[in-house]
Amino acid sequence: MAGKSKPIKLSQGEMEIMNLLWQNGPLSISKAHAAFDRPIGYTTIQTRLNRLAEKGTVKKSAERPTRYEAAISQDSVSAGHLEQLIENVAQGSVVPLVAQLLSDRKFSEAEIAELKRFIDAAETN
Amino acid sequence: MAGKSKPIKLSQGEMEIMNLLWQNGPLSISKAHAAFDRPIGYTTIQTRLNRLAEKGTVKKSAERPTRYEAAISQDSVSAGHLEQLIENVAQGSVVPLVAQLLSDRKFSEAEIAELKRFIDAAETN
DNA sequence: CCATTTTTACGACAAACGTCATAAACGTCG
DNA sequence: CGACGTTTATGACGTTTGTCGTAAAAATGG
Repeated sequence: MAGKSKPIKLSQGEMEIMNLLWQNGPLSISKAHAAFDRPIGYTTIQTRLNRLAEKGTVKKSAERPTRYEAAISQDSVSAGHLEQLIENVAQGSVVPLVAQLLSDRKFSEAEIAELKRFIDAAETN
Repeated sequence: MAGKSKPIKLSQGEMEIMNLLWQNGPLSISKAHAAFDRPIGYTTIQTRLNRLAEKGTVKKSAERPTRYEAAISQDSVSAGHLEQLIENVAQGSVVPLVAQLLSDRKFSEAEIAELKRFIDAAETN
């Protein structure tokens, strides 16, 4: 055991729902629906939530107004997507990826300092 | 002009093809097909290539054995995916994202040096 | 020019997603 | 209890993707 299981792959739309749950905790369909800015059908959210439940990424409570809760950690998904990205856009090397992230973006001094700390930490490895 | 148009969104399978083209330059279907390690139908590659052509991400040459060539830059796609990722998994902040990338990974001294250079460059912004 | 590859054009399928409509099942309140 | 609003269960439909099979068309080698 202790396997890493298969990398979880979620579409952008699915991420939209998962992010809602990660940020707000368990939600009923109506709450989740209300959280949307743009117009979108109530049953659309219902379907999305239920499909995610079938996939096992969200868990449905037994209570009456069913509460949908994220069943996987945001970190695990982030890691999977990151891996994907590294493979796809950086051919496996993270350095160019970091370069891209850092370029054309502004950072505060605090962030720069933080970034430097990360590198020092990586260096110690 | 000089607009950034809409963010290009490619699936993993599509990226597989695009990466081939970015790395090898224009390819005929057979060449592209031959580049695959795993078993996959010849016409599967044909279809994938043609669909990408319909989307405009690859361009078909007029010559006989048609040559398929990437019509969009790898950078533009990387940027789009990166943006997507930043939005989805990092809620907009790149610093934690970089942290994640740097953690649990080993780097050579050369890479560390490179990373530091990037930070210095970002600092100058 | 004909037989044998190669290349292409099409058309099919299934699974995954995103969207929603209907209508039945529940809950709540007066 | 009964009407009314909420929550669920189903079923549908269209698009995108991934995979191929067939067969026509074009290039090649005798």
